[in-house]
Amino acid sequence: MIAPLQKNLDANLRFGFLTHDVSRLRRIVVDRALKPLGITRAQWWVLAYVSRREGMTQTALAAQLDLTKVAVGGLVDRLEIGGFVERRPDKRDARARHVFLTLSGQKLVSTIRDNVDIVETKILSAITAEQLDQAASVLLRIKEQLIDMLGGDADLQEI
Amino acid sequence: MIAPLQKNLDANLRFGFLTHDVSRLRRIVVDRALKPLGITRAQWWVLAYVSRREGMTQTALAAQLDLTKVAVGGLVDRLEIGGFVERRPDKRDARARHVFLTLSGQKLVSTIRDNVDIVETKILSAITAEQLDQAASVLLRIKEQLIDMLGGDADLQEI
DNA sequence: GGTCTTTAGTAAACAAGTTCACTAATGATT
DNA sequence: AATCATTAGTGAACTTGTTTACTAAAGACC
Repeated sequence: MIAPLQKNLDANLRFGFLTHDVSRLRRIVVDRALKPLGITRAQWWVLAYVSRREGMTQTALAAQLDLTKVAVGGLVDRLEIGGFVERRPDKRDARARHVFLTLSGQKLVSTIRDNVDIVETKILSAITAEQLDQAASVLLRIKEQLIDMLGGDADLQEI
Repeated sequence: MIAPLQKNLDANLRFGFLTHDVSRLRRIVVDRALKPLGITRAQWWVLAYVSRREGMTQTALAAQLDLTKVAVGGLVDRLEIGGFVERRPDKRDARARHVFLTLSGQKLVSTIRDNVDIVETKILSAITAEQLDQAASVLLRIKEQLIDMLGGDADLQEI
């Protein structure tokens, strides 16, 4: 009888779909909240990190955001064109460029932050704190397992 | 004192990050398992659905995969170039085109399926069935809440 | 039969990400 | 000081996704 094993595999797959769905739907909901504010989620993510610590280099930003330098370069390009962010050269290292918010960037960040907080809270409104904690601990264990599975390769050990 | 409220918001945000991280890491792990097989995750997703029910139109595929017709068109283009899939015209409806696996596509699907199953199972190996069930039920409730939040707009009610 | 709307698919332009290859500046090492 | 490796950032080419606009076939309705 292979029934129990099969059932297990199904449960595993269903769980995979579920995390995928939740992540995807969260993305859609946040996107929708962001759209009227004239910014994309990826750009918002950059703004949020820059506002948390201004003057980071693009490489530092890439490490924080877990993106490649190239991707960050493009995002900062678009944010600079939009006037939300400004690149300033490093005085000691001619290669590096530090990213700062402009005034309009600062304003945008605070209005967006409020909206996003409201959405995040609403998403989890049907869940109690204990349930959240339990689910979080399971997800954390899965995350650790995933990191473990990636750990064999040198590049990704810092995730 | 705003401490408890603040704490709650933090937990919410942390949970958001966690689901995002797990989903992202799963993606990376699956990508890595797929890479040596010469196919991308998006293309694999299409193949999996086609193999489950051959002969779907691109529009039907788009609905199943929750993508736009345009995105599916591009994916099928590349899969067709790769020789894994084949478009056949509908005899009664000159607009529609049905998607079938080629022989090499069928072979690819079964070898990939084995690999992916192994990876999925390994990802959840550190979790007991009960823990998985509990976490799944929480995620499901979050998913329903998200669908609810999207439900206001007609287009997305079928998610 | 002749409009009128819907539907299937594609095209073009964009955002976001990747990898690979490059420039140019820095830093280390002899 | 000269070389050599590393680091910061960009450029080009690609995949994947979006939206908007289009073609052309089907279907509905008078």
